[in-house]
Amino acid sequence: MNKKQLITQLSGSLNLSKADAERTFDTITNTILDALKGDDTVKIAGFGTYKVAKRKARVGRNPRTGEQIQIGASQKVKFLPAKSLKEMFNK
Amino acid sequence: MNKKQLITQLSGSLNLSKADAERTFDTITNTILDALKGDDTVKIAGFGTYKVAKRKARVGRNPRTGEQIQIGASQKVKFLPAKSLKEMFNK
DNA sequence: TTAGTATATGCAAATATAGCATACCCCTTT
DNA sequence: AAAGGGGTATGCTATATTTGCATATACTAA
Repeated sequence: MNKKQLITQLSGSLNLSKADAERTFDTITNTILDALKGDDTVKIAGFGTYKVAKRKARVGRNPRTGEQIQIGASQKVKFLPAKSLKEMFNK
Repeated sequence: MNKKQLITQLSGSLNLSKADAERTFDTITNTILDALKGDDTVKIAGFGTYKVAKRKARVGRNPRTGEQIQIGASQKVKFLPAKSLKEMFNK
């Protein structure tokens, strides 16, 4: 399912125009991203937790040449599914 | 930030009552979960991809006792942040 | 059309995971 | 509003799994 299909489905469920459904959806993702940018963890009960994980610098490798490369520290967004999700998918 | 705070903020941004904001939000998460339950991958451009990862059975270990344990196959929801997110958090 | 994402490659190092107790935070229910 | 119950973080060891580097291609989406 891609974003367009998701928006179409939400448009029906929420009784909104597709444009409004998309605006609504974007507002939500942006709100979450803004919180994360402020280094805040976003916990959503029954769904999961979004957090910014700091990754240490390390040694990588160019798969083409095999040559070693130093990789700097970085950050990435992590999503930890809630317990209820885990159960939902393991029945 | 927890769900209540998120809903409060969305209520303002979307000009909805808190009840409606929550209903809207829940509809979205449920739509995503339903797709995932149907073994569908949910791709959201500019945000990320949710997918169900199948994990094979394997031998684990009880960290308390050190004892070996057989672990059954399981599934978990994974979120892969989009490229733009990665850039957003590494400037 | 252009933008975005998946794939594929080798390999070192980071991270996840398993069970479980404790502490704590959240959340729902009186 | 207060409280009880549920969810989550932490810490423990050893192994399994993932990550992410460069880059081009294939494919899908906006």
